[in-house]
Formats: sequence, structure tokens, C-alpha cells
Amino acid sequence: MTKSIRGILKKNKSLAVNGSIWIECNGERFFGPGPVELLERINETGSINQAAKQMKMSYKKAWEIINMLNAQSSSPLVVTQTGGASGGGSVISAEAKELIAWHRSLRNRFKTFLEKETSKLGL
Amino acid sequence: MTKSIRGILKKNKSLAVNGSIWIECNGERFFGPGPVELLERINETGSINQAAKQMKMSYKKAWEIINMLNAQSSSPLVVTQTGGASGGGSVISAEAKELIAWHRSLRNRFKTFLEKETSKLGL
DNA sequence: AGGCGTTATATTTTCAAAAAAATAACGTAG
DNA sequence: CTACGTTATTTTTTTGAAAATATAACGCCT
Repeated sequence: MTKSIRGILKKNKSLAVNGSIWIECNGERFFGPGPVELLERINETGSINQAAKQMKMSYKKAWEIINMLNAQSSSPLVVTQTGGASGGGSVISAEAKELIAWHRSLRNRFKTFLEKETSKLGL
Repeated sequence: MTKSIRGILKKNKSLAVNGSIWIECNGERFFGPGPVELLERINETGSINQAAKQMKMSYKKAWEIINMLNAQSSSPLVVTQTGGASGGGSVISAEAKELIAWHRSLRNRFKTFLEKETSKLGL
């Protein structure tokens, strides 16, 4: 009976516990790292189009994420305007900013959890 | 400023924090729920073939997982025999059983983490 | 020698998700 | 009324992963 998992693996292999975390709404994944980054970039650029380009994501996919987020929320997280002075644009709501902040703190707690578990693996 | 995330979503939508967790070796995913179940079923059936069938996984995929596991480990986690009385078969090592037990306890700790975070979401 | 059930591996086929492209609508400004 | 840049949506194409299929080797047993 070995004392740690470490000894099972070949020498000089690095070892870590890692994972992924998200918020589910009605059992379906609804708010994870991707949507967070998308909202942040929309907030910075004022445009779904530019945000998607920055993330090298198709406009369509970005729009689908936004549509899903808005569908689950009691008030839209992203409010869009088509046409107008600069062709249109998009803005994120105060609720969206709250969600972002909340998710950030969740991820921090998860990070320390992972670090703790990694340290338990043995040196 | 709302007190909880709950109020942002539409009424009567369930809300939960969920996630996935695994052990990485040299930065690549190496031991998660799939491999655990596969090892367990090999242990029960004595056959990669039957284990894969039970999991509705192709033999090839099962074999790739096993190959990867063995490649990272200092001694094979699954030891196989081709040919012989019943055509051959496979057995998992004591180290494999340790890994399974360790992963089980890790998942338990992760589960309580998720439950705690879910309860923080507000009712 | 031939059959059996398994491991081991290469090749082909299928299929669904992702990407790309095309189209339309919108509203302001010139 | 035309041009522009955006949102919104449909359709087509591409691609890559999964599944299926095929083949071979292995070693015991009859």
C-alpha cells in the first residue's frame, strides 16, 4: 500500500488535480468560462461582432450563447440595438455584471480547492 | 444590487453549481470518471472486450484509454493476456485499485464542495 | 490442424458539430 | 434613397471525432 498516488506514475511526470465548473439552469449548462469572457468583451467593445472576433468565435455561436442567456433570465443580460448611427451595438446589463463578479469569486474558491487537492497527491 | 444570483433568473428555474474533475499527468487529462468505470468493469469481467460492451464504448476507445494509462504508469495498471484457455483476458493491478479508491474519495470531496456552492446561490 | 475468444491495430465509413457563406433587416446620417 | 456597420437567421460546406469494419496474432483445447 503506497502512501501517495505519486509513486504509481513514472518519474518526472507532473501531476495535478484539475477541473471545470459552471452554473446550471434547469439541468443544462448555462454559465461557464466561455459566456463570461463573451460578456466581458461585449462590455468592452459594445459589439457582439467584435467580441466574437476577438475570441475567434463565429458570430453565430456568440449570438446563440447570448440568446440562451437572455432566454433564462428574467431581464435580458445583453441588450442589443440593430441599425442606428454606428450600425447598432450591444450592452450588458447590471445583472450580467453581477453574474460575472459572482462567477469570478466562485472560480477563485474552486482554484484553491484544486490546489489543495493537488498538494494531497504527494510531492 | 441583488443579494443572490437567484433573482436574476426566471421564476421556477432550478439552479445549481456543477462541474467535472480529473487528474492530469504532464498537463493532459489522464484519470477521470470514464477510465475509473472502465477499470472497475475490467476488474469485474476480466475482459476489456466485455467491459467496453457494458459501457457501450468501442473496443478501440477502451484500448486507447488503457494504453494511455499504462504509458504514464511505472507499472501497468491493466495487464493483458492474448490467447490461452478462454482466448485471453485482462486484470487490473493493485495500483489501479488504489487509483480508483483515491479518485472516489476525491469525487466525494468535490461533491460536497459543489453542494456548498449550490446552497450559496440562494433558494 | 482448426476453432474459439480474446487482444491489438489499421482502414474505412458515418455522422454531427463547427465553420463559412449568404441573405435580410434595421436605423441613422449624409 | 443610398451607404454603412451592426444584429438576426438560414443555408451550405467543411472538418474532425466517433463508430463500424476488417485483419492479424496469440495460445489453449479438442
